[in-house]
Amino acid sequence: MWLKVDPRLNTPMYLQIVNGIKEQIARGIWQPGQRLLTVRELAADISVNYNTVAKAYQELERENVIELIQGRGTYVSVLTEIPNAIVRKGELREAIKKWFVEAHYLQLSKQDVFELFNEVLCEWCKSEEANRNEFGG
Amino acid sequence: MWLKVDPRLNTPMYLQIVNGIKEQIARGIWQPGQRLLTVRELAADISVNYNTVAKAYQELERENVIELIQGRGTYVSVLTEIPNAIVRKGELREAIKKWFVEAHYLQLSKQDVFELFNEVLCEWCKSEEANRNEFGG
Amino acid sequence: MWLKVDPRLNTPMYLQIVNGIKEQIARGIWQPGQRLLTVRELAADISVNYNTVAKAYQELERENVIELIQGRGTYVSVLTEIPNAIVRKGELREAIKKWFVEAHYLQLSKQDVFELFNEVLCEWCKSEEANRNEFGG
Amino acid sequence: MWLKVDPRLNTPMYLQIVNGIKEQIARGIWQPGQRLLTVRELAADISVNYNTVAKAYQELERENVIELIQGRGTYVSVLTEIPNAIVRKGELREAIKKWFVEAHYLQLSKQDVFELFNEVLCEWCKSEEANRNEFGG
DNA sequence: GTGGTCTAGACCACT
DNA sequence: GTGGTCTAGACCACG
Repeated sequence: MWLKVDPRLNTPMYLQIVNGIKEQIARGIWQPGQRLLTVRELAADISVNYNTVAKAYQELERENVIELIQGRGTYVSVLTEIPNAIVRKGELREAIKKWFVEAHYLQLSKQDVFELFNEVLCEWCKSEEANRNEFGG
Repeated sequence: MWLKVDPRLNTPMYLQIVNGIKEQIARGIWQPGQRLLTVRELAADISVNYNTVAKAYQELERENVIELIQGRGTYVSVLTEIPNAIVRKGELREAIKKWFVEAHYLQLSKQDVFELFNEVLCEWCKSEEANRNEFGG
Repeated sequence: MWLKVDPRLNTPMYLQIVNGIKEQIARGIWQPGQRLLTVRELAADISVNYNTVAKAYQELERENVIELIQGRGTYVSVLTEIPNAIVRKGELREAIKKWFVEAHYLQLSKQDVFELFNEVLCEWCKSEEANRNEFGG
Repeated sequence: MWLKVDPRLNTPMYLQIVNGIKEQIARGIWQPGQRLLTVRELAADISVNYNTVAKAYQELERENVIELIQGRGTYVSVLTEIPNAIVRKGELREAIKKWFVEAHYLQLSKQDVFELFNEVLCEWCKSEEANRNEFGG
């Protein structure tokens, strides 16, 4: 499982793991129902303390991203209901606003902003495509 | 000075102040060279300790957003050079990727994200316009 | 950890700590990657408040001299890139000019300044050597 | 009187004036016994408050650099005795040591350090020469 | 037990 | 009255 974590970053390691796994699932690298690495395996894989990975998995379960089943393992959830959808959409909005503030201080024009957005969008779509072909084909 | 800070949020209060002021300046509510509230005034205004505001102002100075002058007050900087431009542009890219991850869990399509992006962009442009008319007209 | 701070000096204590640690690292007393004293330990050691040391450490992190890691401790950075190299080299020049001014008022000749410079340089090289032998041998 | 002061710098304005005048005298731009600008003149010249210049002149008098004579004006002192010579020589030494620390973080070699020193030395000697010819010839 | 934040209140240097 | 520093002590999040 490819996943990079850096203890020196400001974001705590357990959140780096959370974000990393969420991103991989969102990209389609892990399909709903599929079995993930065990806590111990992942901990060994990325050279991180067992407790840190355990905390990350608990957080992922709290967000309904994965399901921890005693004695069986960890599985990617099947998306059904979306908890706190309105709150979270508001946060997304805030994040975008904050992003514009940063862009302003980098003296990016509206044009630049648009291009950056499109670039990342394209890159994302391609990786989704790739994973669809690999798993779904 | 309108500025809301919430001690219950995860982001520390001094950073909320930093972000709030950066946003106001980016929107043109405060013009370069203009004098901001004093540390004590702002602290009283938003019911926060003097030191917390001082820390926020020092962080803003570090980012070249404002200038703290002993015995005189605090002034909005004139934007000139942009330190760490490359690093920070990379962070902007990362931020966009995170939106897509979040959007996936909100079952928003790429289209939805794009519309949200445009919405915030429009709202931003309007507020910029408004401030330009007020100060520059 | 030998480090003297004097509250009576004009330079604030947190900066005395910053300078002291920078000097020790520059001399090779602390090697890259090595763990420093914790904030609380150093504070107790030099009889200074926790917050003062914390401020010093944060300033050192800002200058890429050390790395603060949540819940783990503080580590000496591995030197890589040098931010603001041009600006800071200019400051070095300014500093030398100030020596000559001061020397003039101490009625020291250019020759005297040069000798003083050499003296300090030699002393510096010796201490570097000593630390290299101790750690690298 | 050419003298640049910047309120945004960390060094207080009155000290910038002090240092500037000391440098000019050390370079020989002002000769011992010569009459300096009045406080009011200098204040007007460099667009600074009267009190700030007054404070600078008082500091200069305290250091025996100039002499304020009631109703007559301000004159460059004739260097005679050197107060605190030992202490100040120690401070100069400290300054040089601190300078090496900075140079280390800029990854300057001993060679670089030497060249920088020589460069500034040459530039200084030339300017001294120039002033000697102008005033002393 | 690590660093990070916040408060309350004091004192200092600068303009 | 401006910003800057320092203390003492508390609480939190992280590993």
